[in-house]
Amino acid sequence: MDKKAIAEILDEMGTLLELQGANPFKSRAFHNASRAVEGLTSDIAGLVESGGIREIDGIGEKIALVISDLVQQGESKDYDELRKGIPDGVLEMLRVQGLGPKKVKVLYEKLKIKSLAELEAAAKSDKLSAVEGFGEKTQENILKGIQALRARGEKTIYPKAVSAAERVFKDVITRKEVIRGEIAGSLRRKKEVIGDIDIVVSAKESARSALMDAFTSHFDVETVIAKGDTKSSVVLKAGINCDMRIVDDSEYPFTLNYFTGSKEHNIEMRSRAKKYGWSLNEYGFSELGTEEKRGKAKRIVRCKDEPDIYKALELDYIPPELRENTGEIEAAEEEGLPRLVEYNDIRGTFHCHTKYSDGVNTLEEMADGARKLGWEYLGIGDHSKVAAYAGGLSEEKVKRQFKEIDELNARLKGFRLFKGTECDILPNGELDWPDKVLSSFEYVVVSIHSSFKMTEAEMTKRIIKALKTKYVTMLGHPTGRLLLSRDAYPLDMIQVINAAADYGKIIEINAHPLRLDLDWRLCKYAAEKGVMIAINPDAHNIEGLDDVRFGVGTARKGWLEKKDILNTKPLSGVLKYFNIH
DNA sequence: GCCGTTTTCGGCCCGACTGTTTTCAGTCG
Repeated sequence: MDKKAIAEILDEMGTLLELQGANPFKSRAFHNASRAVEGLTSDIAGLVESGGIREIDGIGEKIALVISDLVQQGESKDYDELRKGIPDGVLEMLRVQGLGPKKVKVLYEKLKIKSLAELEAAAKSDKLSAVEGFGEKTQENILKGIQALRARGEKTIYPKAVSAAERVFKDVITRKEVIRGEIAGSLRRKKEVIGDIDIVVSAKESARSALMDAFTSHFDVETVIAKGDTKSSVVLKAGINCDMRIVDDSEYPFTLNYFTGSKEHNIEMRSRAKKYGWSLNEYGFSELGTEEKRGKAKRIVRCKDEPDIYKALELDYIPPELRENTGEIEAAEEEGLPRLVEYNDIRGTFHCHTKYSDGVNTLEEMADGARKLGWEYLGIGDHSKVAAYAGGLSEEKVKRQFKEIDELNARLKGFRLFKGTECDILPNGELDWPDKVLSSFEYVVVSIHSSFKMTEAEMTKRIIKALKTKYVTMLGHPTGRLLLSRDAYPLDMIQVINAAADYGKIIEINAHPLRLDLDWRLCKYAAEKGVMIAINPDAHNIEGLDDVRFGVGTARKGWLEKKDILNTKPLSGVLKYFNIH
């Protein structure tokens, strides 16, 4: 059993414990262990073998046993015991907004409801409101929640959430009542997928209700879930939940920090505050024991902005992208945080398409687009001949493209186009171009566009075989369009990164909004292995070039520094890297 | 169930909003 499956089981065990009304700290221990396993970059079977699994933070004696059973036998008695008698549908009911473990437990035990469908039927026939603790309103909300669940699906990809958030935020922040404001939450942390949108603003107390009215009656709001003086919650027409908090300006840095998260980062920050004899909440630091009543709490340590909060806890400022409680607090303590890659560090990108294959713009238009962004170079990577569906080039067309690139390079001062290709990896792991053609390119991206149904082991083998090949420079979109089901494929990225390290190859992160392939933990692992990363937009038009910014968000979270990223090198550096003189 | 700069026992982050209640539990973030 692999680590992903194990992490899922541990998480489910935590949830099952909640449903049984177990000690909440016990269930949290399982959720924590699940996260710890998910973040592992070394082989979990090896860790079980060596006993190193016990060294992982959050994994103690009991959970280590569960993990080793899962690894070695593929099953765990403890898990089976917990699962006994709890149908899948009961777990599914927890996904309904407003239904938690306590209520689901009651529904299951008192009414024998064990699926979403049964829940819906019971609510429609007015069977719920009679149960103690339930009422008319709860019943209505459950029906709404089921509908919303169906309509919304689970999560939203970053670019879609950004545009939805910015539309609402723009209209809030420009109001005269607002002193400061920001989009917080996972959007500020630039997560690849977004749960919901959090907006935090500061304003005078007298202006709050007008602001809240403006927010909840915004054109983009579909329904209002909750509306209060300081906090409101709505569902946007885009199908995303959006919360807004209004606080005093003196509280703002704390509220922004709190609602930026992550939850795990916050818990760590609060524990740390306790060691100083302070309590930390979303309004400020207070002396422990005086925090019961807001307003009454004895405020200590004033902070004018977020960096002040970190300073108070003797930490370097931690950028939002790193706030996951996966080592950033320790690093901040030791002045060991990486200097993060910024959008402005990018000097060019690779793997861009033109009209020669399935791109929209000409070579010259793409070059102009890149120059307008202030870049020094652009790598062209049109498709190879087998990719007929995407206008794969013939050898003659490659020669014509080379000629045009030479002419443009002669004309464009201080800018260079690189002659590249996106060469298909065939199902057997061989490449679509013969060596003679491959050797004529300045760099070669290899990627998969066919036979997506292979197993993880087969796909991994196929890609590693291609990576071994002499003329290959970098691996293109490692897991396909991860967030579109159509042509995503499974891959053991740890093995792929190891292979890239062995053969000195580059791995690209696709900055295309639909292709945020490389999880930040994997980025970190790659950096530790010395594998160079390229942030590529896989652009098919001029506008697509700018999508590189999404990849920067991913790279920033990966402990990747400028030196680990090919695109941050100036032209001379890239020429040298590619052995071009 | 996990963990330890005061601890091997006794903590484990904290507050807003809702609905069902007559003072609070459940849920969410």
